[in-house]
Amino acid sequence: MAVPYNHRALEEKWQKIWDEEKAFAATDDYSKPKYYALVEFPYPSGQGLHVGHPRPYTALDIVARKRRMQGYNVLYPMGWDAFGLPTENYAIQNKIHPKVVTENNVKRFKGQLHALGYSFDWDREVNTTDPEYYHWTQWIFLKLFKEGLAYKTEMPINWCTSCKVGLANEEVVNGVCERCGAPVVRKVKSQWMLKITEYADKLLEGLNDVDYIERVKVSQRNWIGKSQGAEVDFPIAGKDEKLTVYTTRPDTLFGATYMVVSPEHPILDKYKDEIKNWDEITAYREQAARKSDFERSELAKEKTGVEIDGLAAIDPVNDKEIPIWVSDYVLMSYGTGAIMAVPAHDTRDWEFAKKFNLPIIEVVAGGENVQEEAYTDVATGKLVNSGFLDGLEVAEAKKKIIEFLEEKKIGKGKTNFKLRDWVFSRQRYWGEPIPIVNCEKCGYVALPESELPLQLPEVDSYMPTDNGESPLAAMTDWVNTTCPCCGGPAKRETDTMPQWAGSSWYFLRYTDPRNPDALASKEALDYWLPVDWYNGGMEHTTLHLLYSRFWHKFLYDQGVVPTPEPYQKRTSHGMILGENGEKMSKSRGNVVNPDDIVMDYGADTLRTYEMFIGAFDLSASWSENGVKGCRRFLERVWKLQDILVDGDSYRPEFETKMHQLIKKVSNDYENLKYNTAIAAMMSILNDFSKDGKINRAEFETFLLLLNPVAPHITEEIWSLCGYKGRVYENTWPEYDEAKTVENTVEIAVQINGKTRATVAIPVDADKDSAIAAGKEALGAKLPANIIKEIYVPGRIINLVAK
RNA sequence: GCCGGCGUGGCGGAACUGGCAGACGCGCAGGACUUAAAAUCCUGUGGUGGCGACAUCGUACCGGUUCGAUUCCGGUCGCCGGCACCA
Repeated sequence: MAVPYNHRALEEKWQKIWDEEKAFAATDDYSKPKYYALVEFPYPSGQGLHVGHPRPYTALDIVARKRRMQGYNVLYPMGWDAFGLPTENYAIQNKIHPKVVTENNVKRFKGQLHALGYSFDWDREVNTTDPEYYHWTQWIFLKLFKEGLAYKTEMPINWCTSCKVGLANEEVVNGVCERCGAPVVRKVKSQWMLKITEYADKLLEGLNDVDYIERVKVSQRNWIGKSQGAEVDFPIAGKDEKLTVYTTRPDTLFGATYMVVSPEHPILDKYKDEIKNWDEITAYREQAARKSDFERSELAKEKTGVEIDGLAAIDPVNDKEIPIWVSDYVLMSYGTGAIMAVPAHDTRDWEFAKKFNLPIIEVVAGGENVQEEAYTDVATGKLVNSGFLDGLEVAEAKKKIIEFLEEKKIGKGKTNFKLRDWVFSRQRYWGEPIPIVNCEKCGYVALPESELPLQLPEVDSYMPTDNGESPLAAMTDWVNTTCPCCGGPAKRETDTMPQWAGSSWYFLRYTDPRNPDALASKEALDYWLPVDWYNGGMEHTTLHLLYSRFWHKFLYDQGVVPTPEPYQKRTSHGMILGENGEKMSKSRGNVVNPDDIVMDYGADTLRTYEMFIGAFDLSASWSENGVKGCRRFLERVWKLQDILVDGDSYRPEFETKMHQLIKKVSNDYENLKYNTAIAAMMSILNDFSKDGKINRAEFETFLLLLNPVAPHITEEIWSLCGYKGRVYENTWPEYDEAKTVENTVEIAVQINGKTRATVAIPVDADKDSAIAAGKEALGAKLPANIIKEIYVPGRIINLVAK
């Protein structure tokens, strides 16, 4: 009898051995084929590891371990995305330096990850808060600055009232702060911006060349929001002035019955003297400005607006005079901040027109009465009431009107994006200092590279300030410096970078993590890039994933990195919910601590369970009974030792099954189907148990296949049973395709599509013999009037009878 | 509203390219072992009818294509995720 399965002792034992043997270090032997597997590095929060973390980590650990056994030089690294607000807030509350808080949290996280037996190459650990690391974050920023892609501008930003910090558009969700949920208001501030919009097209087109799961591509495309249309100039009646609008439907120009400008539109101030109802307009503008984003979306149902009394526009295609309105349903930040309204074919314009009694003119035929309802299904259709466009199909009309506009020089075809530039400043302490000084004479000047890293100074208080200044601003002897350009007095930038900075390029640093002279050597980058498989959360699709693609594409254009895209393949895991199907949280009392599971059941059980829990990309509810089931499975694997018999090849009755198993497990591991891979191993385990025997050849293969999921127990059994070396040093089992097919198959015999019998026939039986066998199997059920006989080899026999 | 995804036993979930629906696990029921319980092992487990080999219904709902549909097509309902006054 085998000794009992003592998970605690053996897991610690093997973790120590792997460390000592440097079992999972990526080598610098660039002649071997490489495989770069990456999971998003965690933010080391004070709560410690969540049971959600092991799901993606285990999934790619499986891939990494398998690839190593297949002879690849595998890079599977881990690090810490350690700048950020929660650490800073904790530091403030507990009067501990954020650096110390970070050190403690990292230590705890690392211990927890280590206890799960991941095959990370810990020698390549990186930490974004390490000056040796953020040296290069700052270096990339300077490159962006020198190329004109980082600029400072006065603009209304999203200001979180609780965190007291500016946020990027991507960080505002439904008008509230993504992180804390507090309302976000507009605040005009001078901000560092990154011109991600310059890369909008490249970011969009790059998606065609990568293997990302579809929903990630769709989200990024939506976020970038490319649309094709035209800009059209509408002359202002009686003035030498025009109002330019952007429209995706220039073909509906004849249906424009009024125009709308956003409350912030400059034309209002320019003609304030001629606007007769200026007081009313001013009141409306103030009211709009006071609304937070949240309120604006709350109040979005009902349209509001004011007609400008004193200005009117001329529709350039038919010279009709139409009124101009002000309304906050038109955004200054998109297009030109002004629109032509075609109420017949746009729901928003229609609502507005109805409310304010404006005319509605149908220009695309096919709808019901446009006075009753907007007809918006106009991707196709024939133009009406549209002068020279009448009778044309929409697509033709579009082409023709753009030609017309360009010829008359009153408009032009134009592409627009929803993507906005990236607000890059944060008014906080715990982030990378922005390596820029502001000189009275020279303006914003980059620090010379020799002065990098620009280290975070020690401050007395990390408290955020209500006036929107960074805590660093109070550090006058740090702030006051000299200009690198003219030597005159200058002030350092006191805003810091957002958390997304360090994570935008960390995968590059892993390839050569201790390089003091560059973010990584050219050789290392050439060899390791791109990342072959990157898994991370859906919530990062329009944040981290988009930002890091942007930086990478920039670095590619600068000749720093060898590939236009950073990640070849991107997948996403589903969330792990509490036992009650709700999101885990302290307030719901449904939080499961991974440490407890490792202690009570073992790391191998936790790993197996999280892989078995369900489809990898869907959310799944935790189940303690499910954990027990996986533990039971491993116990039964352990007990296979008791029924082990000699044999250096598979027994005939197991040969087909073994080859099928290797094929299934190998494929499933590559296709995120860990649950069915494990199910297949459970299934064959049942067969071995029933048979009362497993031979050494079969057990060897079984252990190799199970190893990536449950590495500790398989190493232990391997060594107890006297197999050679370590599992991790062994070669991944191969299968013979020919041997995965059985000689005889049991197939269904159907009459009119309903199964009436089954019959075992040779897999390569010809039609006549198969049908004959099927008829025999039916016996007395054989119908009299067979009009058609169908035989699909290896699948089915179907007899069609009258 | 728009864009994605999904809907299968008591539960988590399987099902290749259209070919025996419910693999595997959980739970439950019965049995073995035990003084007893836990653990472990064995058997059963979609509904209905029948002692029974069997019949019949069944993959959200309605319809279609097909010898054959969980799978493909059209429509309806419901759920989840993302975006949202983007002209």
